[in-house]
This record gives sequence, structure tokens and C-alpha cells, in this order.
Amino acid sequence: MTENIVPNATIKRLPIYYRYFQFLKDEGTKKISSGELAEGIKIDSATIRRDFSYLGALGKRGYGYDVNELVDFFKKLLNQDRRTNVALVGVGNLGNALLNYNFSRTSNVRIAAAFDIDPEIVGTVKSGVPVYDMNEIKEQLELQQIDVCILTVSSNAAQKTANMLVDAGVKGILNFTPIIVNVPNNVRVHYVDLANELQTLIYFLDHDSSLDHE
Amino acid sequence: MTENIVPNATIKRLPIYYRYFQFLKDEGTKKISSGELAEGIKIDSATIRRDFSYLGALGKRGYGYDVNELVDFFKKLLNQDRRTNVALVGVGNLGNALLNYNFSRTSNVRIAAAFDIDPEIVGTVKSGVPVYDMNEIKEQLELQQIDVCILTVSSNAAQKTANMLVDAGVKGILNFTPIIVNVPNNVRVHYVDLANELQTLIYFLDHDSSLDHE
DNA sequence: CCTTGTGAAAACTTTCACAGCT
DNA sequence: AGCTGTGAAAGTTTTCACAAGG
Repeated sequence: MTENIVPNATIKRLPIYYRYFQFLKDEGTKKISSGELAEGIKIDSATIRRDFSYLGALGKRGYGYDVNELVDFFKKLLNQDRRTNVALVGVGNLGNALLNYNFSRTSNVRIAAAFDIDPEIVGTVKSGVPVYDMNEIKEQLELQQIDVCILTVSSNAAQKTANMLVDAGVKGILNFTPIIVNVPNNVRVHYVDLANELQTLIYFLDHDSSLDHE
Repeated sequence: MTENIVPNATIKRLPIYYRYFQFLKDEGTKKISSGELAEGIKIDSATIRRDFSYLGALGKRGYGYDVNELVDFFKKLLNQDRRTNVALVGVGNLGNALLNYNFSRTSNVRIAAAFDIDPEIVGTVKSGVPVYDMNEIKEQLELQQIDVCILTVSSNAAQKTANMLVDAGVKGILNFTPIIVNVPNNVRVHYVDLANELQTLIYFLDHDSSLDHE
């Protein structure tokens, strides 16, 4: 119910800022200007200053931004000061890779449970994450208070599985399938489509004469 | 050197259109209106019509869009009528999953070569893809005429590896590392950052009261 | 001086609404 | 009658350029 004064475009850049400030802190850098930041993350310095001003985050004129302060600021803003548990649904090829993927290194998100229908793997522990049967999903998500799921099932199971997630009370789905799923509009779906990304990149290379970024 | 009259926002949707028209064709659907399309892919019908008009792709007034025609149109537009070979650099956990990932089902992109520094896997074939040593990269990319690479090395090797790719003449990099790499501006880098995607999704859930999409 | 924060302009994207074609 | 294609409006995002503050 927070009012939404921060533009979507800015929100999408927040994790980039957070990560870069973490990096700077690790490097031992104490302060940084928007111009230096721009070089490091390839975002125009005016955009950076505008973004930060939406957040009310204060730099110091003539000085720049204090790295330690900003790390803490973004950590709170992105809820990275407490752990967020998510579940992964569909322990196939990609699912397994994500279970093994080290989200924790730069983020306080952890995959706490996985679900599949294959009796061969239900009951096992993959990369430290227990694999449950799909029919336990509602129970487990409630028990573990999880409301975000990573969807890595096959395309033809995507909509059916999404329905089950919605039914289990999930509020956010990170959908790795190429299927655009129908969900009630209080549920948010973000898409990561690997084949699309490659196609788009290739399209730009074939058609683009300019020097544009992203 | 083609002039760039097609907006970036439209270009990013092209693979979605292409895929959905393929799906419609498989379903046996012969024609579709922008309104029906809008329901299927959750993009406003006016946006769809505007996108298509940038492409000069013709629908028929009072009729809609011919599915077979549009499949062919997008296939050509996205260069999916010929195979594009790409290489994958960094055969770790995620790299392996991508090697196994079935890009070919919806796209004519194929991972034709993989590279790593680990002597244990150099010389082996993973998911049908030969793994070469990193120092063969220039030679192999020239030989196989590959100019797009998927970068799945570890974060601390990202910049160094990107330099090698640039040196080998690569024009496009799909970067799965969270590192923002420095490359000459005739090289295009797109980022897929899994931890970022999760953080952004979670941020929206925690802060968003509205019913916005993506 | 140096660098932020921000009005104002420019650029880009989406959406409305309807003329025009089939 | 129905749906596309598109001017024009509205909304969003980026960029310029500079006043104001440390």
C-alpha cells in the first residue's frame, strides 16, 4: 500500500546499484560520484542522480555518495537485510542449475524448497534443497511462508502449474518457460526467456548500425 | 547499415510475436485479430498494431492477420530461416544447463561450441557440444563463423574473458554474470541476471499496491 | 571548485479513437 | 460489419544544463 512514486525504470536498476555499491565497499572505496558510477555501470550520470533523488537517498554536494551509507540504504530498500525464501518448481535441467546457482553470494534470497512430480527425485535433496511432491505445494508454501516461486517446468505444464501456484497463494512468479501464463492480476509474473534474449541480441547485431546500448 | 526505424521497445517484443504465431500455426489457427492476440500475449492490441505497422507487416482490414504469412514474416525478420551458431564460454553449472537447454525447439539458434579452461572437461563433448580450451577460441570462432557468445564464466573471470571474446572478433555477448563488462561500443552486450530478476520481482511485491504488469 | 538535485526539454513508448479499407 | 493502420494525446524515461550547497 506504499504509494508508487518510484518509476518502474528506476526499480529495475535498483539491484544493479545495490550490487555495485557492495562491490565498491569490498574494494574499500569510501565515496563515489555519479560520474564515476556512470563509468562503472554504464548508466548515464544524470539518470543515476535522478534515480537516487526519487529514493530520497542523499548524496553530498561537492562530495558524492558515501558507499557504506548507500550499501545500507539499498540493502534495506531491497529487503536484503532479512532472508527471503523462495521455492523452485520443476527440477529438470534448468531447475537443477538454478538450485546450484549461488544466489546467496550477492543476494539474501534463498531457494528453500523445490517441487516436482517425478517420484525418482521427490524426497531427495538437491544442492541442499529438499524436493517435495507437487501435491504438497500448498502445505509447504504455507508452512515455510513462501510467496515467490521460480517456474522451471516444461512448457506444456506451465499454465497448469501456474494455476496450482496461484491456488497455493503465491504472489510472484519468475517464469523461465516461454509460455505467457494467465493469472489473477494480484499475482505478478516476470519472464526470463533465454531463447528470446538470444534472438533479440542477434536481431540487433543483424539490423543495427548504431552504437546503442541494451 | 539498415536504418533503424523500428523502436527498441518493439524489437524486444519480436520474439514473443514470432513464438506466438508459431504456436497458433501448430494449433491450426488460420487468422487472428490484434484483439485476440492481445489476450494471448498480454500486450495491448494498439501496441501490437503499432508494432506491426513499424514492420510494414500487413494485416487485412476487417479480417486480421494471416497466421502462416506472419510466421514466415517473423521467421525471416529474426533470421530464423537459417541456423545461427553461437558459442558458450564457461562450462560450469549454469553453462551445462544451457548446453542442455533446448534452444532449438522454438528457435534456430544452436550452441555449436563450448569453451573452458578446466583440463578435465576440455576435449569432452557435453550435451552434444564439443568443449575446447579457451586458448583455441579465436581459431574456433573464425573457423565456425561464430560472432555471438553466451558468457557463463565466474564473476571474477568475466572481464578478462570478455576481453578475449572481443579480441576474437565477437560482436554480441549474452552475459549471465552479474559483472558489467567494458567492451568497445561496436560490441553489444545483453545481460541476464538471475539474482537481479528475483530481487526486482520481490521488490515489486513488497512495495507495489497497483495491479501493473511487468 | 566540485558534485548533487532538479526544472525543463527532448526522446521514447503506450494508448485513445477513428478514418479508411476489405 | 469488422478490424487494421495511424494521427494525436497521454504517459514514461532520459538527458540537458544549471542553480544551489558543501
